[in-house]
Amino acid sequence: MKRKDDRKVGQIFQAALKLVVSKGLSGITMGDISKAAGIATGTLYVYFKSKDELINALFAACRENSVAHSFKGYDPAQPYKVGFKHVWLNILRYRLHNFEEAVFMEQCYHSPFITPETREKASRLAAPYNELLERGKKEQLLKPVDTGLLITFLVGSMNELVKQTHYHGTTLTRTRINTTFDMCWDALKS
Amino acid sequence: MKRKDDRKVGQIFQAALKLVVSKGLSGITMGDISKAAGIATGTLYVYFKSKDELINALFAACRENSVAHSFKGYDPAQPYKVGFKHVWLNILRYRLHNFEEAVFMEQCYHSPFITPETREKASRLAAPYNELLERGKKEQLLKPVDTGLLITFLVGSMNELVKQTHYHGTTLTRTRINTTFDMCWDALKS
Amino acid sequence: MKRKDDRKVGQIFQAALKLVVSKGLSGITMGDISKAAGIATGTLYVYFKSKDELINALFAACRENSVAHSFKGYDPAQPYKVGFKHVWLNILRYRLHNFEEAVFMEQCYHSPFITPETREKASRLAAPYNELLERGKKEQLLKPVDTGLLITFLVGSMNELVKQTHYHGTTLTRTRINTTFDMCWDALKS
Amino acid sequence: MKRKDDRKVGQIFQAALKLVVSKGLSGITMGDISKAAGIATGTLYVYFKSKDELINALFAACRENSVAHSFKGYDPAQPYKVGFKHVWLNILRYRLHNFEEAVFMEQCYHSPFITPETREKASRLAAPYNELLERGKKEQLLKPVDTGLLITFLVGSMNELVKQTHYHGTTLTRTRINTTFDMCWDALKS
DNA sequence: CATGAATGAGATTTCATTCAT
DNA sequence: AATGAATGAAATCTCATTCAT
Repeated sequence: MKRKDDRKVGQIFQAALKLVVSKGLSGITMGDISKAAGIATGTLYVYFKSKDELINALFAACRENSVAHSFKGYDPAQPYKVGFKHVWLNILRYRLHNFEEAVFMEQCYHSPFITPETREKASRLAAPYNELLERGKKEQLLKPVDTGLLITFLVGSMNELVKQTHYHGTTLTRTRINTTFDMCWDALKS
Repeated sequence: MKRKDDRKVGQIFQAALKLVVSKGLSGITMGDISKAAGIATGTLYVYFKSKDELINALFAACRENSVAHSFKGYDPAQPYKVGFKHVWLNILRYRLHNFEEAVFMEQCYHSPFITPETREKASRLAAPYNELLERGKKEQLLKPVDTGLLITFLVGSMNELVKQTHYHGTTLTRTRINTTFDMCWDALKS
Repeated sequence: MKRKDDRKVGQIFQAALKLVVSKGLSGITMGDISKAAGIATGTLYVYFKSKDELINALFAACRENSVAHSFKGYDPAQPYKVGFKHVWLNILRYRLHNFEEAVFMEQCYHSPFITPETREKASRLAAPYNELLERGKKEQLLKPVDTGLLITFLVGSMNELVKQTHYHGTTLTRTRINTTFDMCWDALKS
Repeated sequence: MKRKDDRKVGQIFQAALKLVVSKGLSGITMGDISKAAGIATGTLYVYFKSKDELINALFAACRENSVAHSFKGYDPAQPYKVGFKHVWLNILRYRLHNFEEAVFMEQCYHSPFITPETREKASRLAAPYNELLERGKKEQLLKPVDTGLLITFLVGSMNELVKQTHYHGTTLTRTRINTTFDMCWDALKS
């Protein structure tokens, strides 16, 4: 992706995300995206040389954004559970406020659009999460099981919670958030 | 005359599911499906009057299948946790053995294919799960929180576990299964 | 066309005619025809070996019917104008009561369905009309112009009259009929 | 950017008309039209969003053209019969030179293509003809009968004449034209 | 004979991409 | 760089015809 006008790339990404939520990854066309972004179809090709590249770039951008936000304000000096909850809340908030990204990522998971390279690049970004959970196990606060399994639980429950919240219009009160966190913690704690 | 062959619908469904896993929902065409099902493209239209209808029918069938399997062998007379684990294992096994269906369902969720009617029909099938969790709350074995939240944990963690297992080729040993069940139970138990 | 069941051929013809009026010659399919005739699609091919043959057979049948009715009750011994009006009325009545046939014939005129053979067979049936007009010229009652031109006038005005009557729901009173006949006669009379 | 070329619509219309004459309305395909117009099939959809819309637009255009030509050079100040013959000749000439349009219109009449809106729009354009005949009745030159009936004769005889001329290769000599006009006038005059 | 499911060629339509302006 | 008309390959869908029952 070239660097002609970064605002335009943002418009394109926003347009694509909105469309994926409403029409699904399989339903969006370059025409739709350009229209929603307020530019001409041909202009898309100034920024991305194909639909594939556009989707991959968006996937990578979402992933980076998401990880970056997760650890904002995380202070390793704090007690483990405090830091863990901080990250957990970061993730929750990020996904709720950027629901479109979450949907897009899920749709991408089984699509032929995402290349192995992009996929691998994404999984490399998971390192900080691994470290966080390893630390918990080292401090004997988390169950001494495979880290992958712990992440699975963390991610899976979070994903579903965000979807539920979004679709059923449940407002996430402080109490509900705490309840949910407690459930997650109960699952992971040793 | 040639009689409409009921097995043919099954072949079509199998073909479509296989293709969604390998090429994504956006990648499958009626031509691909018919070829994979070993019939002529036109024949698809004998059974479904459009691609839309085919996808909706498959979606509904998957959902029904899945629910039906979940409660196979479930005996309400047994102690709660025993029955709960039985259902949990049913779901896990079903999803692992029918991974294609899970992928398909996920891809469908945000697609323009699934009509509101299909969606509603699907959600009506969730009733048995609700009842199972309500019973747990009544027996004071599960946390006295919103049933939706309990299901969220159940489903979310399971989904992610299945995906992980499938993609990372982890073999689900008896131990690993029990560990995972314990995490789930810990999250839900009061 | 074979002779399996003449009533069935009639049903097929009726169905085809009805459909041509409502959907046009270009809009009818063998499926439509069979459904409207209350038989299976395959059965059509017992009676006609192709769609082309069906259309041609129907065309020929309509044409024969129409000519046969035109001269019913015509008595050459009567004075010319009386006989002429008799035929004119026959044609008018026939077309009004068999409007579907008229529409079908018109649609066929410029269609590639009708083969040259069918077309020629049809024009051979025009002989009686020619004779009728020749006689009028011989008796010096009609204008001494090309017979084709006279027929053109006769047919053209009749066609349009029938369409008008049918579509605008005008009821053809005896007076209106007489007025119309007079106009036609005025055009042709010497 | 490439500018939409207004002549392209004309090319498309010409191509469609030519094809309807040679293959009938049921025989033309979007592929044929585009090929005959010298453009890619997809380009047709830049100008018309479906085959239906193309046919309707062509129908409307033909109708407008035809009416516009009919009154070219008509001067209400001239004696009635002179003006009437002028219009009559205009129509005749137009139909002979634009035979394809006439065929197309006829085929369209009973086709599922033409929408009620298009049909109504077309009939509204008949007003000038009505006025012309009303004037003739007011001047007591035409029979005091329903205007619709007068138009019926005018149009019906003309249509058939044009068809005859076209198909039987009769050359329309000045004499033949005058003869025909006289027949028409005799039919209508009081 | 009658049936209607099955076929596949061909029709309509879509859409990623290119290109002239 | 930006535009959107033009393209044509590929997708969806239709339908005359065949064929197994």
